[in-house]
Amino acid sequence: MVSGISLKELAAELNLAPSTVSRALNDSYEISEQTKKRVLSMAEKLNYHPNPFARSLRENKSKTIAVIIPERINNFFAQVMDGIESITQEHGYHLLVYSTHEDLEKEKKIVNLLLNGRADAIVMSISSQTSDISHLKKLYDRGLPILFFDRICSEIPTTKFITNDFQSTLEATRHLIQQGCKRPAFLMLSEDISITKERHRGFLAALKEAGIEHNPAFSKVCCQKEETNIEILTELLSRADRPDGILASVEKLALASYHAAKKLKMRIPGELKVISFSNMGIAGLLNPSLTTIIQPACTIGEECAKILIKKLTKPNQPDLPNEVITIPSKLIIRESTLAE
Amino acid sequence: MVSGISLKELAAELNLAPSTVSRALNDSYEISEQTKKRVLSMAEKLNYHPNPFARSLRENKSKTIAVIIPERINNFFAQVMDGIESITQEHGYHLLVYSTHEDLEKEKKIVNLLLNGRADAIVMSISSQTSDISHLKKLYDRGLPILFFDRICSEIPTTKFITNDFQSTLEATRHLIQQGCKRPAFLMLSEDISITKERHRGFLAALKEAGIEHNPAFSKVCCQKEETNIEILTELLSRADRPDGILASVEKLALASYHAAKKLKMRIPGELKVISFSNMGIAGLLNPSLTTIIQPACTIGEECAKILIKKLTKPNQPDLPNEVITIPSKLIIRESTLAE
DNA sequence: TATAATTTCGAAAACGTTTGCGTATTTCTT
DNA sequence: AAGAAATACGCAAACGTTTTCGAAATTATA
Repeated sequence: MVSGISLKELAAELNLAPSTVSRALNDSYEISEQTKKRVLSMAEKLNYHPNPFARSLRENKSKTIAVIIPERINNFFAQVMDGIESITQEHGYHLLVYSTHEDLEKEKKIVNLLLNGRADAIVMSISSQTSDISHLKKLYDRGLPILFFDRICSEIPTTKFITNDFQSTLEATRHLIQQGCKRPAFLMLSEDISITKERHRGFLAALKEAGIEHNPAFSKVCCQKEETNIEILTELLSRADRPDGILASVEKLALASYHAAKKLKMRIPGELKVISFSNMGIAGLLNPSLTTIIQPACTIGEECAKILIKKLTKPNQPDLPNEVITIPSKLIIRESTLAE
Repeated sequence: MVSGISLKELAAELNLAPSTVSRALNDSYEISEQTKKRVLSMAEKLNYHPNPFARSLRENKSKTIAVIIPERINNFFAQVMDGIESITQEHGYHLLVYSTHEDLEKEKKIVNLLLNGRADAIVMSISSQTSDISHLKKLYDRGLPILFFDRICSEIPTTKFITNDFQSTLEATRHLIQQGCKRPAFLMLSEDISITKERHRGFLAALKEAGIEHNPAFSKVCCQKEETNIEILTELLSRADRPDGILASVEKLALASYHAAKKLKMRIPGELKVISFSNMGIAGLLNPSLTTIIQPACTIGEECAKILIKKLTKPNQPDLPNEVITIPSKLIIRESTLAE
């Protein structure tokens, strides 16, 4: 009922063998043009649609790619998804999408779900809580092509896409200092993941370069809960020696900073300058407009998909090379970092 | 290689028949506790994972639900997705996600892709360009459970989730008028789709109620391109008898209004009041903060998923009833509609 | 014209599950 | 103790494809 007519039934209708019909539908050279026409038109007439599971079972591939992201309500990841889909859709691939909500346990469950071959490949960005990577190792050992982006897992030897985190944070921090910041703070979701480390490194390098001694308490690890983050930041900004600038390594932390500043009636950029990694389209409409480091999200998605499609569709492709591909971010200066 | 050991091989390893192993793994009453243990532990040891396609083929169901949305970079749809996933994941269902990018042709292609049973059910919000619905009819006729939310398709007799669009728009428009608006405008993406009609109806009702004569030119159909929308709005706001209030039926149109106002150096809310349907978390941080009608996105997603799961997992379930379920939106008043 | 080559198609196995049915062994009746 | 019932498992078919191999029928070759 739900599943329509089968190839076998279609063949019976045509007085042909299933094998012949299959070949005709797949445009095999072994079938005469005449019967091809006949088969095609009958298939059309009877509304035949090949069963994807029978095909997957036989071919041992699913024409499906799984994408695992830490959260959906985030412009960066949404844009990456769009980029991936734009390429995969052209090649008839389907997208299985999972969100970990930055939760390691959820990530493990999802990854285990993919151990059975449901997807031909995986592209993912690990959660900020992912320190143990045994589940990813298991996936890799199974031979499934994995591709990481942004939040990459260095221990797995495969292709990874990132932006120039060190360099862009370096420049962003330089910009803060140039605009008059003496005591910038760095906000992150976790100390463990790769990009945070890189960004932090870039931040510290800029401070050192400028001869600013860094207060370790100004490298702040935040969490998922917005309210908690606002509390953390309110406290940080209430100190006597409070920071006068903030570099948020994640969009949501910039917003928490705005909220905290609002709560404390602290003027941005007058008393506090803020800059953030973010792909928000409306950064320019915030009060004040937010200086951002924009990541080439769509391009990252497209490039991931291209590599995967190549690997999956061309025969005898080698494993994904163990390399890190860097695509530069862009600093967009707006009001939140203006010198007075 | 990629796909691990099969049930048959597992059975051989245990000196049991495949049928016995299958039953043991599925905890059948026909199998002794002792052999169950034996099978389970061996399955664990050999890292056995059942092939989902073989199972789908045999059972004629895929444990997969397809979700079709008009765009990803939209907080409402992202939240709905999260709501859906939170329920389906518990029941072992996978999510196939597609974005139409508000494009009817793309929507048709995607829908046709789902005609073959790849998904057990579909939950979707149609594109703003969807006037012809033959593709949806085809899907429905195939017997596939479909569920619509927000952008619903009235012609298909199935369950639909919406918010109280008429009522909330009525109240929002009343609010605009109360705050002093004499000539409010209504912005939409399309005249064709259901919710736009409802919202427009609510808008007009409030005007009538207040004895305001409506200028048809103030019911403006916009498009997908942000730049074009800004131009349209700039033009609208430059008229001698320009609107003094805007009700945007879609988030992106509110932002375009902000941009246009900025361009014209028009003060919000002083010279122009703005209110919008939107689930942006940061509406409160805009300049000025944006009065919004928040839709219960997460709840909508959860309810959709619950109904679907019930239909798919319980035996002998009736077809999804042809009814429209309404979940109320909430008006959050912020600065953008403050009277002077 | 006889043979080889080509074209066109069919039979059957295989992918990895689940399940109806049959059967051997054990346990329960009286 | 002999038959009935319950327990525990195996055989084989089925789901809908694709593909290997083989075999007709047609055409080209010598």
